[in-house]
Amino acid sequence: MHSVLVGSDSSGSVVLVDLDGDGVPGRRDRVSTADLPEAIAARERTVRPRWVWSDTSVWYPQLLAAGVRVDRCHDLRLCHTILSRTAAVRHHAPLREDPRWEAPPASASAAEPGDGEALFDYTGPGGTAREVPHDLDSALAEHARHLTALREAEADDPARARSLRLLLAAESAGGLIAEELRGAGVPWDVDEHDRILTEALGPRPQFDAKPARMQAVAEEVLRALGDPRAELDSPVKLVKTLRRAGIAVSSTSQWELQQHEHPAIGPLLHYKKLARLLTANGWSWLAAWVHDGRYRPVYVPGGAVTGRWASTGGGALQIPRQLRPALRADPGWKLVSADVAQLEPRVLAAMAGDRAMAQAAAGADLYSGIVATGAVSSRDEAKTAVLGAMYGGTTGASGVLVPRLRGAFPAAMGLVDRAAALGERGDVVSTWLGRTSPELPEPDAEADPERARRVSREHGRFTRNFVVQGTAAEWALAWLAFLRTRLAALPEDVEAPPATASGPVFARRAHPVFFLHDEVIVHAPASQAEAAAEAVRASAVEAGRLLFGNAPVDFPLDLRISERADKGAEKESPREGEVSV
DNA sequence: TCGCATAGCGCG
DNA sequence: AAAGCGCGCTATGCGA
Repeated sequence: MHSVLVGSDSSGSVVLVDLDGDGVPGRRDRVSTADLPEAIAARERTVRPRWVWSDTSVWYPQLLAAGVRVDRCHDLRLCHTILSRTAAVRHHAPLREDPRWEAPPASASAAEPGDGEALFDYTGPGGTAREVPHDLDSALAEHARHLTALREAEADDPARARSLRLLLAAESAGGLIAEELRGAGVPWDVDEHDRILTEALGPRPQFDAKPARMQAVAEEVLRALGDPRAELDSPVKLVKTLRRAGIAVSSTSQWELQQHEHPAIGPLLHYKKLARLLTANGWSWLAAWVHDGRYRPVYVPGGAVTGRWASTGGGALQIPRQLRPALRADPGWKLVSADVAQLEPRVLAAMAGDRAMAQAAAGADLYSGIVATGAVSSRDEAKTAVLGAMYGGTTGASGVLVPRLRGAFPAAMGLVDRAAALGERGDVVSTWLGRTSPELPEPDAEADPERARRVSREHGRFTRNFVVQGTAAEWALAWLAFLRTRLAALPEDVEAPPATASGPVFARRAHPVFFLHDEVIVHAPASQAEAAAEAVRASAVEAGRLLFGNAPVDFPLDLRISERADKGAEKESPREGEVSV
């Protein structure tokens, strides 16, 4: 595998270094920053190397803006995070010798005010690294450490090392995809968003006034409480107000409010919904995050310890279903939306090689399949039981239902129970491909045995979930990486009106625009929507094979091609307190 | 006036 | 006031 390492030099130029199969540096090419995109494009057209660089979120945006897509990379920052913790590597000390590689992604700090303009300035005030180093020598040294770690893993356990390499490749692909998603942006219909807001809240008010309809609901609450001065926006004051009105609450959460019968409760819950919509995704959100018809959140690949992505700025992980209709394809384009049905329990069945659970997962709905085994008597029970199994539920309905799952699916339950037991006694656990959980901070002295027990149980629930959530994240990453490759292989559409707002790389071709744990949305020229949908399906199959070989577990998709991604409309609304997986 | 913790709720 | 995991964001309240 041919690699080319990219790093800056002291004069502000960029150096490309060819690396041979063993990572030994060879020919060097020095180019100016301005010439970098063409230098990379040239090699991308010929040898298609794996690009080794400090941080994809620093190097890739300028390439995308110049119309250059790269096929693959090794992101030193992302891979460092994995390697410096994975149990597949015995000696972590060398990887920790340069602490600058522990710095957060540049894109995350760039979202903060007062950031430096200099592309390669990685030292913040006080000398603390706020970005990983981007210079050639640091990158060469770090890459050498990665190769050493991988060779060690290889010597210890070749199969495990192979998984680890897959993980590093997938994680790095995630880095590329995150920037591509940001570069293309989610096609966003501002007028539709405004319609939704206006219908719910009333017309956009001048200045900071409360929207009219929201104001009307607020007044309804005040009347029902018989308290014209009640403050609805402060939980602390609201609790006191409610108590004065004879509603005995200790918080203002929806869950607790719903337990009470009072004419103010209905309008108050309504008010809280409206207030949430206004503050989280109202007109100011629109002004801040949607420009030129594109919503561009900042994704943080590997931002959660489990390997799931996080986001910073823009709230990509929490776009309310209510606003999904605002997600709309450009004219002449379509959206291909797909999500995996019950990804996590399917992943668990595959990891554990649990034949009975795989059998239950054979249909489109795993929960119905579990009912069919006779372990539980309804789909709701199946869901509660499965969630309890993966999250560590011990009380209430889970407390009754989870043990029944233990009888029906001993292998799957054994896997999560073992993960929990390891976590409780302070050991680390690893995902299928080798991402390893962080150490338990400190098992506490005898100072507070009560607290020590609680902390260790909490950690057990965390590690129980870590192996499943983390492996599901790996599946999703593989899905996305295959999809990215398949879409790039589709011919450009020269007939459809170009999606110029998506940038030069994607204006004429299908590209992913949204990713959320187990869900992906592709923006495709109408003529290629079917081909894109097929790519989404095929990639899911490929991801399953890559991780689990021929394990008899499939990953069925809910997929649709449309102009608007308003799938929330036809799905049943989730029940209270329910988490769908 | 600022930074930080908390409450609450959106998403999976 | 969720039970039972993982996130981000806003407004509020409090202390410095």
